[in-house]
Amino acid sequence: MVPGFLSKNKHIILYGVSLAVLLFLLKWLELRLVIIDHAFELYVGAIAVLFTLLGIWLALRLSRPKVRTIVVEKEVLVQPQGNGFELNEKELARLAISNRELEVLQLMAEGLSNQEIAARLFVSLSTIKTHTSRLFEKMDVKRRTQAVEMGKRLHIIP
Amino acid sequence: MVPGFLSKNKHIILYGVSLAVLLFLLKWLELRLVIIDHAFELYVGAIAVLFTLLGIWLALRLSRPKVRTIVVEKEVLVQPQGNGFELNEKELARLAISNRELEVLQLMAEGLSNQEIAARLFVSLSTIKTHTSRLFEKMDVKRRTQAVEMGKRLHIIP
DNA sequence: CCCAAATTCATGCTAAAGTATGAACGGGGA
DNA sequence: TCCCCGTTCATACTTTAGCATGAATTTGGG
Repeated sequence: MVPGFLSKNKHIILYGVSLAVLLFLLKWLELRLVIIDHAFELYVGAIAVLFTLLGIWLALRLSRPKVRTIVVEKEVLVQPQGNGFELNEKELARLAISNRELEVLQLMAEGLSNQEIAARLFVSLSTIKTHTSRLFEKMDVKRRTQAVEMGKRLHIIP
Repeated sequence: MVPGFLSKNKHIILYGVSLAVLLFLLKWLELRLVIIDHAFELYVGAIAVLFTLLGIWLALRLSRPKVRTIVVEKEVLVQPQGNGFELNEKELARLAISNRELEVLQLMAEGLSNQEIAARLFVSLSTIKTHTSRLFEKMDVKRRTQAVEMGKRLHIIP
């Protein structure tokens, strides 16, 4: 920036630098004296600092990370259907419903009339009427619709 | 176990114990000499150990714990049952079933007679008969049991 | 072999369901 | 305003469901 600056102030700069170096040396010597005077304490302090750092390093290095296991419940819709119908034998036994009566109940649940059920089972209409009456009595209902309802609710029919 | 064991071997035991104490004292003195001889090293070593422990303690205390989060997806079976009934609006619209007719169909599915449905809805038996007839016509069935069956199958009723 | 239960069938009757037809009323959209 | 649709009701009739009762036949187990 200023080309002739160094040559013009050579003496002043030299003096300043010399002074600075001298002051630096004095300070350095002072520091050395302090170090020499308190060599033991400084040594111990250095050891303390170093081994503290070592301890920190060891801890960070060797401490196994805390594993926090988070269980996320993932909802999975499952079709329990798959024609999963189990006949409730207990209710069937409790109500004392016979095989034939169960057959009639099943056909009834399909929406067949007594006449159609009779044709399906190769018996007369009277027989079906008897069966249905007994069914209603055993199941404690008054109508075929109620019988079907009850049957489904008790898992007697699908 | 053996009651007279102590009294019988009193002298032997006394001798053994004396020997052991003597040996222990010797060892202790030896240890003291070692300690005195190497006092500085031991001091520094103790400092090192202590500050290492301090470092470890500081690290464990102040460093935020490394948390490795493991997400485990646990499949949970969900019953789509839980009163999960969605009315099938499409089928309802396709069959052009009115609100009132749907009400009648629902009560029919509960096993009520026409008379009971009429009482429940505060209308006459004739009205219910009209509704049921229209229902059977629209659903293309012949009996109430079939209507209920069809309704459940088409998800029009629960 | 015998008995109880299950299955079958019939007859007569009542109640309920279902069909057919007509009509009145009210709300909302063309 | 008029008309369509939903809702309501009635009457008359047919069909089906359900009840009561009795009885014949079969069947499985003690």
